[in-house]
Amino acid sequence: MGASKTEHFSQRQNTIAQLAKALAHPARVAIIDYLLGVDACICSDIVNELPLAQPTVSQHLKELKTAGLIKGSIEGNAICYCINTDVVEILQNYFAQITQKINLKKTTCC
Amino acid sequence: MGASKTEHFSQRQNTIAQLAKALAHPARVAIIDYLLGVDACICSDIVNELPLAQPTVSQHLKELKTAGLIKGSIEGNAICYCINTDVVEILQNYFAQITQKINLKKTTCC
DNA sequence: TTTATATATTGCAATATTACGATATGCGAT
DNA sequence: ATCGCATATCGTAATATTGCAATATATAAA
Repeated sequence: MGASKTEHFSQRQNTIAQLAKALAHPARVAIIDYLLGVDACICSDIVNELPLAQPTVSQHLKELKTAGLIKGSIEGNAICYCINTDVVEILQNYFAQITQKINLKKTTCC
Repeated sequence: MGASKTEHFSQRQNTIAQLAKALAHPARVAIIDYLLGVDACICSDIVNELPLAQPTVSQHLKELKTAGLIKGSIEGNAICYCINTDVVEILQNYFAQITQKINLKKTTCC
């Protein structure tokens, strides 16, 4: 196979999985790191920052953009990428909820 | 290729990516959901809960376990799986940090 | 217009993931 | 010991991901 049976799961579960997948590669985590660290939302020195060839970086950026984690806008002949706050919030809420449920439970098992 | 160049990234970045990858499939998100919802850390009715064959579920459980997100302990002839609080916390902190950095910045761009 | 720079796309090879049938393993009950 | 249940592992097919060279595109600068 190789294809996930997404149709059998809830939309929420698929959304979380898709966002998680977008962060499931260290290069993409590194891109997010970089965008958080840069003051002005300066564009793709990202290519220079990462130990990967330009087409590979471009591909990773595309995946982050498709997932909605980052936005990109054309700025002259360069492109300005930056984090999409709203979508990051979805993930933050997800983990906050998990933690809350864990704390509510406290039935130590395993 | 197909293999990530993990050696070029920081340990932290690789850790986050690995944990994210563990959640990068709706079935695994569903497993976490289930474990959070069940009171007693009851074992693998998980197979009955999911629309996947038993070997497939077993494989997903293994991935969650390898990533450290869940723990499993033998309980008679069944196995008791439950969430590993400590590791979930890593992800929660990660997103909390991101959100904090975003809020500190507030230089609206894009 | 030519040239340089920034980014995206294409095509392909290597590898990883997903899914499951068949089969093994391990334990409790009979 | 034998049976049945719960899990795991193996083997394999279908598909997805990763990475990059080559190439295309698009804008800015000369």
